[in-house]
Amino acid sequence: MTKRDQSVREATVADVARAAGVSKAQAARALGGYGAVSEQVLSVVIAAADQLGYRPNQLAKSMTTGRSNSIGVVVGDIENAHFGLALRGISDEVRREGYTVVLVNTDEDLEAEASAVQELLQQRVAGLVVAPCSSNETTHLESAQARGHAVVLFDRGIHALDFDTVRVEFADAALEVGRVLLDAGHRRIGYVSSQRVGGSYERGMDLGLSPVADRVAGIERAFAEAGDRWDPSLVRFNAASDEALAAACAELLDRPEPVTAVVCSDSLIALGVLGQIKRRGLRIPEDISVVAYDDFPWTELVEPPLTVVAQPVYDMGREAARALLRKLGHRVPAERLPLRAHIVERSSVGTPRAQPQPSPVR
Amino acid sequence: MTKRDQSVREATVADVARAAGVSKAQAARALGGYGAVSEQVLSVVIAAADQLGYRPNQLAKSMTTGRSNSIGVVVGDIENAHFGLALRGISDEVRREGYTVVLVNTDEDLEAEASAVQELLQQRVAGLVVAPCSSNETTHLESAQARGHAVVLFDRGIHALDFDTVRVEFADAALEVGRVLLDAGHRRIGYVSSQRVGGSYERGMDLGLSPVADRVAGIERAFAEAGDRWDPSLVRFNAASDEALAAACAELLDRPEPVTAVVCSDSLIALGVLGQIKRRGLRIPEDISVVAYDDFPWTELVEPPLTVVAQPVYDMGREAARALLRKLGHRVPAERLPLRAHIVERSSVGTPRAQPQPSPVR
DNA sequence: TGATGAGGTGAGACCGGTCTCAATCTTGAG
DNA sequence: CTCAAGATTGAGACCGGTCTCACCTCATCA
Repeated sequence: MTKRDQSVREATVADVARAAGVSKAQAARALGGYGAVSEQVLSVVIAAADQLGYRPNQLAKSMTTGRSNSIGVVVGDIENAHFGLALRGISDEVRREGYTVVLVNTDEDLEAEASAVQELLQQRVAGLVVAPCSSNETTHLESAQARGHAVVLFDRGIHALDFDTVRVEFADAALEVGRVLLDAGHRRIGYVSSQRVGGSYERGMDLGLSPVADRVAGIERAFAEAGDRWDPSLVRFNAASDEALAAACAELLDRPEPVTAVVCSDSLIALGVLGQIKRRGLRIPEDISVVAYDDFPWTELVEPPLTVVAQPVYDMGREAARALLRKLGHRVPAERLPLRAHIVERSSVGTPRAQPQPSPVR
Repeated sequence: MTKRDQSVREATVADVARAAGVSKAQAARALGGYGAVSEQVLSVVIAAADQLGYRPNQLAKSMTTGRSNSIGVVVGDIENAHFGLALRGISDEVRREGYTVVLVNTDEDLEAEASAVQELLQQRVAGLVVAPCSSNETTHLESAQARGHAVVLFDRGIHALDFDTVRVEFADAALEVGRVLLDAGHRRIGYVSSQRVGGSYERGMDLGLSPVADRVAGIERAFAEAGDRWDPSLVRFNAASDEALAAACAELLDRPEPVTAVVCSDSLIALGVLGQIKRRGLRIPEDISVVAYDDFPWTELVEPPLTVVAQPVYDMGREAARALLRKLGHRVPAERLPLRAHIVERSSVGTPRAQPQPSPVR
């Protein structure tokens, strides 16, 4: 109905040229600001253009030049503030060079991701920024890159070689999390993540190039430093839904020897875990200690304020965008933003309440 | 550098046609699934196509048909979970009809909004979903619509006539907020919003067609019901930055007769106000009551759990998308999602501490 | 048996830009 | 004053699809 059809047809270069009494080529040059154009022609064309309300057709432009002015961004969950913030970083950076962002949400679903990539390439975006949902099944990304498309990964890496990947450095912070907890006297430390993993966690298991892998490894390292080992059965994955998360919490909190501390892999998990803890009437940090990844404002406002690992999410987005722009041949400031996570100690970690100590440490 | 150029040129219909030994027109028909094509030709073309790894060029398609498969979404702040959620709703709904989303963030800046609209139209998006940042300065939107483009507004309305607008119904909930507070005995009620308004608030001031207007009106109505009037100096706008928000809180909390309750216009404001309250060592609800708009998970986890106004943000997004799809001539389920806000009473509203009551009520 | 029409096909115009190429027009140097 | 370099210009091809139109082949019907 509300189709413009012929009715309100947009003015084209040809229209402008006709109105200005010059050739299409000259009008295009004047409008596009390329080639040689006399003052004369320039002014008369400009006049005709805004007389007709001419707006360049970006589609046509992209088609002829082969250069597109949009980039594709693929994330698992925009609703998650983590990605919201990263997206903001990407968008801000990329706009500066005149690109717009085509966004696709995949619900962390591999197939959706693959078809998103496909779709974006069909739209001939200039490049792709992707937070891959799997480290292993990545043929869609590899083939995209193989076909010569500019691809940058962020937040998570994949095993395939040769991918530009922008990630936050978690090794130090994760080790620190382990140390803080261990120093406070915790030994039964739970870890909850929404990452999809087949089967249950085992030491040395391949978790892909995800931040989760680094975070788990950090705690394991802290245990090793302390001459101890972390019970792998306390690492719970696949807590993507409310039910799964509740189940994971149940397994950690309702066992004969419940965990004395929980590390939450992201803010969504933290929200869920906090809810579960509250439901059980447990107090933080007297009954249970909590550490969460991602330092969003609300983490400071809960009672008690949460000890968290802050990460430069916005900067990660910007840096990913810059990496893509570089691939696209743009001159982008060389200095890279440092992407290091750091722990922010607040009040959600305490000493575990005295309880029949299990085996370790004498 | 990583330019595909000629090197890995994408296969085109012409290439496929050549490989299949048929005319370009036939190949196009087979590939595009239109017109009459024999089984014979169909199979040989399909074979040639995936032999060559043919991917249709969406750009070219859009150009020739004049139909685009992307829609533009313009919001003030993606980082804000409110818009993140709405965007999710829009995206989910629109995908179903095969559209992708081109997102532009405006930082609630009018000029940015205008140029975003411009840019998106140049990209020839099929339609626009916009959360306008001003109710008055809307020539960019009006002219877009006048030129025959499909435009749907959401979250906020504008004064210009004839715009499809999808908004949550706040009248009842806002009145209820006023009543709850008034019933609890509050008279000095502060309201904090990030909305940009010139000058300070006065009764009957035009706040545009924003949800904020409804929310303020609701409280005013509750006051009227109680035979009282709301002191307009307690309504603070323009709290967009941390500093501005701090200043607004200072004006409300540090006056001789500080407010006994604060209504926060959105979750970002709530975060800030809670921080300010905490900084002053005030207790909720003993020293001050708080009501916040937007029921995000964290509002239930702070101490005490916040009384909030829940609103169907995701559904609002979906409904906005549907409205646009309808304009675009798609058949979309007729039943509209109900978009009504409702109050969720938790524990952040209490009776104001006894203090020299001001003038009202006996 | 010839007219009718549906199904299948290819040639080529078209969408709205960019860009190459050759023609024309200015210059300034010699 | 002559000539070549450089500026300005227009014609038309091109990008990769869609779509119209004319034409061809059969099967069907009278």
